[in-house]
Amino acid sequence: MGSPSISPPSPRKSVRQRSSRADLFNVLRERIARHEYRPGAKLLEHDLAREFQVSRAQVREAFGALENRGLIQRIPNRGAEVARLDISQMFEIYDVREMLEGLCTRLAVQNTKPESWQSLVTLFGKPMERSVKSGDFEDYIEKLQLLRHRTSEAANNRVLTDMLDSIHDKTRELMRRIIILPGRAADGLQQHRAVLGAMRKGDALLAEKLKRENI
Amino acid sequence: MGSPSISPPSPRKSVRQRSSRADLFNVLRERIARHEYRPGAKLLEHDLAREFQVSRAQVREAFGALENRGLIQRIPNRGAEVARLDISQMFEIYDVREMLEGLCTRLAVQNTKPESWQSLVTLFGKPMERSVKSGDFEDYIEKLQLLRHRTSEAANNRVLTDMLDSIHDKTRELMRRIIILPGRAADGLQQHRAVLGAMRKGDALLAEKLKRENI
DNA sequence: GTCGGCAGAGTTGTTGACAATATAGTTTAC
DNA sequence: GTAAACTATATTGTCAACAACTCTGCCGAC
Repeated sequence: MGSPSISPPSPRKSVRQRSSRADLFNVLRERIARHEYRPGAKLLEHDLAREFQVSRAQVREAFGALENRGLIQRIPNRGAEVARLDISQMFEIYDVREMLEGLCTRLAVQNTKPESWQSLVTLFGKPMERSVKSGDFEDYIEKLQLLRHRTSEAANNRVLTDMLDSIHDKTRELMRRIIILPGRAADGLQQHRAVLGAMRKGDALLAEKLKRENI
Repeated sequence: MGSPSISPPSPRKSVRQRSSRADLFNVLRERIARHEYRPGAKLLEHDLAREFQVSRAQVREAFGALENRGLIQRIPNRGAEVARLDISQMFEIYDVREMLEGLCTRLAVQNTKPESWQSLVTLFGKPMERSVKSGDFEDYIEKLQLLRHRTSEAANNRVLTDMLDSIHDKTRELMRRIIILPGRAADGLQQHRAVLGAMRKGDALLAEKLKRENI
């Protein structure tokens, strides 16, 4: 297996001893989402159990949840590997995502007062433009996350939020790479501003439409 | 569901020892979806393990998958119970479902030749009207399933299909009860016909719009 | 009579050992 | 020299016993 180092530099104290079941799942989810584990990399139950100081059964349970989310693929008697992101599946995801993000935005607007989006409008103003122009993508991405989170919260729809989170895990790294492409972040910012403008005006349908076009 | 006897009358010989992991999950899923286990009912690991002649570990694994799908709720040290369907969550689901079913219909039309829907148009014609008028809801529901299945297949989007299946499990019994209400099936049939008409004409956007209104 | 606690039964959570299967490396037959 | 067969190792799958926890019913103190 050519994968350089599956286990991070210091496997020892990555998580004290208080790593509950849910934590294990979330750590693995995070590592997969940010491609700390590369697509196709094998995940060994024994190694992970030792790293997190838990029993194999618990690793197994986490694997079940990860498989359910489509983050890993398990083959009987052959183990688990990080799901390879297949291009055609990416297109599939984007069709769904377009719809759900649009819905999320519309619901968010319908559930809140327009004024509540002012802070985000401001945040996406001048300072953000500087970030984009100077190539500070970390800042840009971080603020995008905030927008996402706020919208999701305002939409107040658990089912929707779960689905979007699940999709987000699979596309995070891809999005990151797209944002870095020249001009892409600037375009994106314009679009997000347009969406936020509609939200600020309380125009739910317009916001939904613009959001869909954004994706 | 045409599937040959998901829950066999005799729990004893659930296929020698070869009642695989996935089977156990599917049987439980089916029982929960059709309210054979009522919402709020407790599921005991030991009992299920004995019924299916598997070890508790396997029941546990199935529980994990069911929990991920939102079909059961697990409280640490207190066991698992069938998820109670909370009214507000139902509304949440319907918002999402409206979008996804619409998308599914649109994709199905875009991916196929209009002629391929003729058989369903015919199926939803006269004979179906008789079923509805005579109160043969089983027949009506069965054909609705077929439409659903064919559409989902034609849409050719795995992610979308998984999400819709997951939603379907939670709403099946509710839908069934709504269909039985007087006049509801007849209205529904008209709407499904309208959608199918648009599909038959190859008008993807119209089909999507009508499908959304249907839900 | 009511509250608090205590014991017993029942259920879930966890663990480690063992079995079954796949992989890699080595030998052997031709 | 190549390919098939065999052995050794590593990994996953399964299980049953044990530990921890929750709930119920009972008893006694006030």
